[in-house]
Amino acid sequence: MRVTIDDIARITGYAKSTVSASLNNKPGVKPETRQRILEAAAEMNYTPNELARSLSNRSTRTIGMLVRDVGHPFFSRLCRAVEKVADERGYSLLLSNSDLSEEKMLRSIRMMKSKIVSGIVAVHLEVRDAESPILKELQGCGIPYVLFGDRYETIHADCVEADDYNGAMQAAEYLIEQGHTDIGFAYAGPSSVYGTRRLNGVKEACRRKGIALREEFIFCGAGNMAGGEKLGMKLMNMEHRPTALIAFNDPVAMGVIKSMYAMGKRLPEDLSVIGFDNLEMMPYPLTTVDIPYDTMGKKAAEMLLERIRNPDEPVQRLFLPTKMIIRDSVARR
Amino acid sequence: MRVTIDDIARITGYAKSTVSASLNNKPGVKPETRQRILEAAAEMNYTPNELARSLSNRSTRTIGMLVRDVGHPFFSRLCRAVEKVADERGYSLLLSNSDLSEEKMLRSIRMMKSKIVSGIVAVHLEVRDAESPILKELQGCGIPYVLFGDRYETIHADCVEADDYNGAMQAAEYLIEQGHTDIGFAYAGPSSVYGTRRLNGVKEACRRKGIALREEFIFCGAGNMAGGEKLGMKLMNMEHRPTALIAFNDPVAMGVIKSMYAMGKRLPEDLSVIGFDNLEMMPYPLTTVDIPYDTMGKKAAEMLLERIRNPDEPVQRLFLPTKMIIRDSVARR
DNA sequence: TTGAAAGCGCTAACAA
DNA sequence: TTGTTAGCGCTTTCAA
Repeated sequence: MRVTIDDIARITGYAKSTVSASLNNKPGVKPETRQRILEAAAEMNYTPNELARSLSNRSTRTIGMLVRDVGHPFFSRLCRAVEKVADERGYSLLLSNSDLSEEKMLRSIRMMKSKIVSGIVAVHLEVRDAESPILKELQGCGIPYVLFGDRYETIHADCVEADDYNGAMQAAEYLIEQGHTDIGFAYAGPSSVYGTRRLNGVKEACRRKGIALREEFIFCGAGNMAGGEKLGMKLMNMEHRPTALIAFNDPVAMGVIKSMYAMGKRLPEDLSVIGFDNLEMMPYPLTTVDIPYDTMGKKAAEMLLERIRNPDEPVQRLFLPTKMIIRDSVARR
Repeated sequence: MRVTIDDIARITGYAKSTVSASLNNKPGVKPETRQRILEAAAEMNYTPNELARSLSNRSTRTIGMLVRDVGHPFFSRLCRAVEKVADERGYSLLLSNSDLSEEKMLRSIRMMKSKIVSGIVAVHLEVRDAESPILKELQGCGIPYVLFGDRYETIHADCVEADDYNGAMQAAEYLIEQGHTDIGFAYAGPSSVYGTRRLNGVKEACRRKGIALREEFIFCGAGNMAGGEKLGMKLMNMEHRPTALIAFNDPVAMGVIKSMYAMGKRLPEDLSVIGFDNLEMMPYPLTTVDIPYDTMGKKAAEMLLERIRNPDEPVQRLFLPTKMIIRDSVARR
């Protein structure tokens, strides 16, 4: 059986409230008493039962994190960032993977509610409006939460997001400045919220610069590296292909480039490529749009802890700028 | 205020023990009663307080996972695998990042003990013997645990591990079969437990095949991609360099290859490279030693749940074989 | 089949 | 400064 404060009370002869007060460094305990109690606790190798504490305190100091796939580099980076802040502030992290399943997300939210997490960071829910059942569930919990990457005017909630739209616009502008006029864009398809946003940025840049973005240069089906690989092969075999491609993200870019190398083509001579993310583990000098994931994760966690501390503060929306990282995957024409 | 079973009891007129029994599908409740109670619960949007349940049941159905860096692809893959099994069995995952800090690890273990996790998966503790303070702490908790990747004869504990030694041996043998006699090995250095094990495998293969593994071809300081990049530059500038390199892991291989490409060299003509891991997101057709992380994570989780269910079973040690994945990064000589 | 009451380990209000 | 007592929300005897 574990040691409890009752045991300590019994051994030292004090009341358990006194033991509790001593252990928690509350004022109003005679120093010697505290001293004696602390010693006894240490000697008995006492570890507080946080379950009991939490039940009484109505706070678990645990934050829940809802993620689509920890296996992906951006999500895992995010986890790391959130865990770090949480740990520094005495919170721990309950992690749940949704695997893109709506059912699992709902289940996770209920689980977190049951486990009385102090707050939830929900990453890339990709909800489209305030009517989403997932969002409803989240809001119905009465638990503070922060949305990561789901900023919609119709949703009144704390959130942190990157400025995908402008990031994509800058990428396209950069390409145009480098002399490209046949620009392509690769993404999963119209169902991808972020992909669509980035595509719109590219379109806007073309519009402003008076360049046509050809329909047939907008490629669907490329949301990850495998998709990028397929696209790369297709591109290399096209008779008229764009001179530059903006990939939805770095893995897509990586896939495209992998195929290029496999087919004996050269980057950027045969095709200029721009990515999105700025992943650490990138084997080519890829020009890319940096999404400040680490900062975003940190901010999201801080925002959540702030919200937990003060539920009545006005809603905060953090909109972080992206940054063009120019390396060597774009040719000048 | 949240609704509790007391509320349901009050509303329906039953005793709270009856409500509890109904909610938990325990026998001995009249079907109609249960029906009525369940309806009331649903109507009132009741969510059980797992904290209270856990306190009473002495089980949180939460498993703690101790990891060095979720940001790294292998660890995040592991997390995903463990979370999946946990979720399927009704457990949730409490994740902690050690950042290689011993102090943080100790703190995390205590936190997990405090939060009464049902079990712990400890990944790559890299403890060297049974005297490690971290291991002591872990064992002192009285919480079931499984070590991931820390199999030592002196440590009597459940563990799952990959056969690094034989994996490395096979890699080296393959190289030798392909006609290579000047083989190099790159790792972080003697302080790396896994690196040392792999190096030993390479040495053994050379011994068996009667080939000399030259001291100056054993490269230290390469434990990640950045290290690999530096090494790649160094290698390309060496007058006499090995014809093939076994990298500690895929990121190191990736770094080496990145430098090769950057310097206009070709893979595998200028240097054959073998990695370790078989990462999904690999931009070259890298010949590598597959470490079955997904399976290992799954097995570790299952083993832990088994241990939780039955604490008195004999200790289990799972030793999973690696597998050579032959692609195109090794030249025939 | 249902209800009353004790207990899980802790905190906190109040009394002494 | 310390002790008593009543919760926190649930499960689990045991009695009715």
